[in-house]
Amino acid sequence: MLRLLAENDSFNLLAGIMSELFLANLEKHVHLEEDEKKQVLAFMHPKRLRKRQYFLQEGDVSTHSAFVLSGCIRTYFIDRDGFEHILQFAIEGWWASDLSSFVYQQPGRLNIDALEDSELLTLSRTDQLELCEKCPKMEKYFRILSENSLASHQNRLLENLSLPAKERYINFARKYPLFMQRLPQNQVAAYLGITPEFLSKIRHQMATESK
Amino acid sequence: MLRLLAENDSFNLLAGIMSELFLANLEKHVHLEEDEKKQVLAFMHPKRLRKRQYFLQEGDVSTHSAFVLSGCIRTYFIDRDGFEHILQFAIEGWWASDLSSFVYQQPGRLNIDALEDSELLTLSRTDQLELCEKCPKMEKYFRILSENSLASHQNRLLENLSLPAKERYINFARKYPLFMQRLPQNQVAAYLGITPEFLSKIRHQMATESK
DNA sequence: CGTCTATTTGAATGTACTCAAAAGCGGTGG
DNA sequence: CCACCGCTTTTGAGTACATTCAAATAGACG
Repeated sequence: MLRLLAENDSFNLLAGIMSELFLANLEKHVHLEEDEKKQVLAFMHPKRLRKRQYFLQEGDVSTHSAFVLSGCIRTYFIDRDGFEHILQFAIEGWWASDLSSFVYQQPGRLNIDALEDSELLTLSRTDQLELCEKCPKMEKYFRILSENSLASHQNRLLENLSLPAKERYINFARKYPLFMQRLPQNQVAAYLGITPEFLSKIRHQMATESK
Repeated sequence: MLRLLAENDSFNLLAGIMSELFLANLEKHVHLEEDEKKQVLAFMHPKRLRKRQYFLQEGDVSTHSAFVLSGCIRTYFIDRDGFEHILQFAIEGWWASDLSSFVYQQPGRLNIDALEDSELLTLSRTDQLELCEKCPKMEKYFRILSENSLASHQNRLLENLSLPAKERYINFARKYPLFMQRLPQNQVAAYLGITPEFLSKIRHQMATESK
């Protein structure tokens, strides 16, 4: 019990420090006054996930979005044959949610869970909207986030439509070297839209032909 | 010359009437006062496209977004083998742009052209941002647009990752019956990410097995 | 009507998947 | 510290979904 409290304390302390990361992310897009920062932070709730722990499960309403302070989480979809398809990985500095469930506040089809022990700052949809009403800069911030996310989704869709698996893999490795370092290969395969077996063969092929 | 003027006049008149469609779209998401509506409309520029005419070409900076009043336009990408991949169709009531080029104001890889004679209302990025500054409701409107668009892109990505071509076709037909009616089959194929030949075979198969 | 483009059809091919089994690797408990 | 268990990765043979290429047919438009 004592240990548990100590853990929580240190986490709250940590969250305080780490929320610098969140504020830095905000400031990349909008300039906030000190009191505005405090106001925004007041809406953010720290949350901890252990590896393999769900943040959101299929069928749930995505009440909260998550900003990752540390660790790594993934947003994915399970098709009717039981295969996982990963929409997004999120490490330090990334947001994650089941966007359509979050926006429309209806049960969604996506799962979000932790690939590593992770620390999050979460924000509920109602708080987000309130924040947007109160503070136009935050409306702007979320508009920019959506725009950026949309641009990268478009790009990914184009790659999926126009490139074979091998080149999608090469692009992924080049674009997200940090992800490559810490993700197991089968997770990368689930992101690229191929089987782990096939990714293994692609890598084998690349290794042999580069000799 | 007289005819040309007459045509332009009638278009301006038409644009005046048709912009009702645009205002209705705005009001679906935010509530505007009369003077705000006028202010917004002042930023929108009518533009006409003939069938096959470009609105945007690969390599250009997407200075303007387009809201479609009538007709049909498509946003697409040409891969290095010369194949077209369609990101989005836009008919009456839809927006279209090369979003990443528009947002970052850098040369883009997408083309936009008209599949039918079309009437548009266009909005420049600078005007959009000015509008957002002046009028928080418009910031909200564009945030909502981005959110919606993002949600549907996510959905499409999931379908592409998890479903075979036949089912993607069935879903498309169910989701966008209006598009099915007016689009040539090869355009639908370019949207679904398959060859026109294969789409033809899918349709043949569906026709024979439903007997 | 003739031309140009879109659609259909068929045979051969290729990319990626399935299934099965082996090898590698990491964590956990004895 | 080593042995074992579960999970990830590799490897191989057979298969399936989708493409390529070619040619015939159908439709649209001037």
